[in-house]
Amino acid sequence: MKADLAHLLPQKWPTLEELQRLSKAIGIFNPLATFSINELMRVTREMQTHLDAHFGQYGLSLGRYVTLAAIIARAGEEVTPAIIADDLGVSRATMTGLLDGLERDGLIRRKRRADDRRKVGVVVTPKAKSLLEGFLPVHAARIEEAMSVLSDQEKKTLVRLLGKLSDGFPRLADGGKNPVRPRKSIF
Amino acid sequence: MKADLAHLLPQKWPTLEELQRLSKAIGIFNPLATFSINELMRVTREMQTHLDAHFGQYGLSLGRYVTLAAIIARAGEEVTPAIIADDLGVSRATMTGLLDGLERDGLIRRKRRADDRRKVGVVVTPKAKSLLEGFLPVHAARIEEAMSVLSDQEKKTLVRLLGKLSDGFPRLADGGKNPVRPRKSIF
DNA sequence: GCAATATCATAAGCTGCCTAATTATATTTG
DNA sequence: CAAATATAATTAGGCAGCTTATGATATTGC
Repeated sequence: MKADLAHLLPQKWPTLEELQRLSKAIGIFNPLATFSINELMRVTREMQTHLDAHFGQYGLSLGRYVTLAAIIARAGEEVTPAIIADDLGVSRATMTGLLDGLERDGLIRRKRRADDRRKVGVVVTPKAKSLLEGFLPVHAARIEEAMSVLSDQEKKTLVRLLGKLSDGFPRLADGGKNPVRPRKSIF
Repeated sequence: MKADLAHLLPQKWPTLEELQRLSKAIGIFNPLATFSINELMRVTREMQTHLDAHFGQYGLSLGRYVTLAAIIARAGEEVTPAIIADDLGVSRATMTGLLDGLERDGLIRRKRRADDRRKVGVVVTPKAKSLLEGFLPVHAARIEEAMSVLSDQEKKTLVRLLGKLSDGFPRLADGGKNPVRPRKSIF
């Protein structure tokens, strides 16, 4: 870690070969580990962008979609903002904001609950249901299409490697003290 | 796609088995494909959270860090906001905002350029350089540690599968017309 | 050589994420 | 029973991304 930052930091996404050259020259990082994380981030962002394109056509976003989905998934129960926030792994404040937008667009309704007046009941409107009925089949098809470049065997390998990675987090440097709350299912 | 949305949409992150049951019952989506994308998103978000914890200790974020890194990587050149934005794959407006914050914190300086008065030259301050010199070795170590649950062979497999996925995007439904611009290298 | 066009940076305003503080209501407990 | 504590939702304020619009400056083309 001398004054050589300029040579250390690659522009744009470096290739594995570039990282290997860099590492050989300076030797403070693991090129394959670094490249793997880069790729993980890069490809996931591509996937997000791909899914967002379709969400956008329905006035949705990943956050809005999973909010609606979480409410519907608990059909029959009394659903509150706190429950949805916990299902999705976002803060309650974030959920308030998402519900504000969905209510404005007529996709959900809120009603103070009589049994406990601190709570708010949240329900989806028929408008939201018909919106999702149009959206979902295409969403499912796009997911399948995007993953179709991998064989089922390859998909399983991917899932297994990601699972190992995930299992490793709790025993890392900070001992899993910082909250890792990633819970936004795409379906 | 009948009225069965409630049974279709799982709460929280479904397991592969739950998705398979769901799919068998309704049959509009591919459970393994769906689960793979879920895992990709979930684990990537965990990784982000893990890296953010360390960024935060230095008053950094992924965006701020890669902005500084991109400027330093072009040491000797005349760096403008537009160049950094393109290196990082973010909009120019976003870069203006990031530079505003970095300038406020004394990590960069901006100066209108004489040769083309539309352009602004951006340089990092000594303060930023010493900040990075403290940050980088630990950053590198954390990356290596987070990936150490996978063998080198497994890392290579992961990279290969992610690459296949990425290569598949251009030929998808929208023909790659929607801009996919994921370019935020962690190193 | 000047009018049209392009480029650069920024501003304005949206989303979705966060934490901390606030308000209202329930619950617990001395 | 009243006071302290806990819980639910929201507000306020910040960050980092986006798109669209604007103003200043360069470049191009007639």
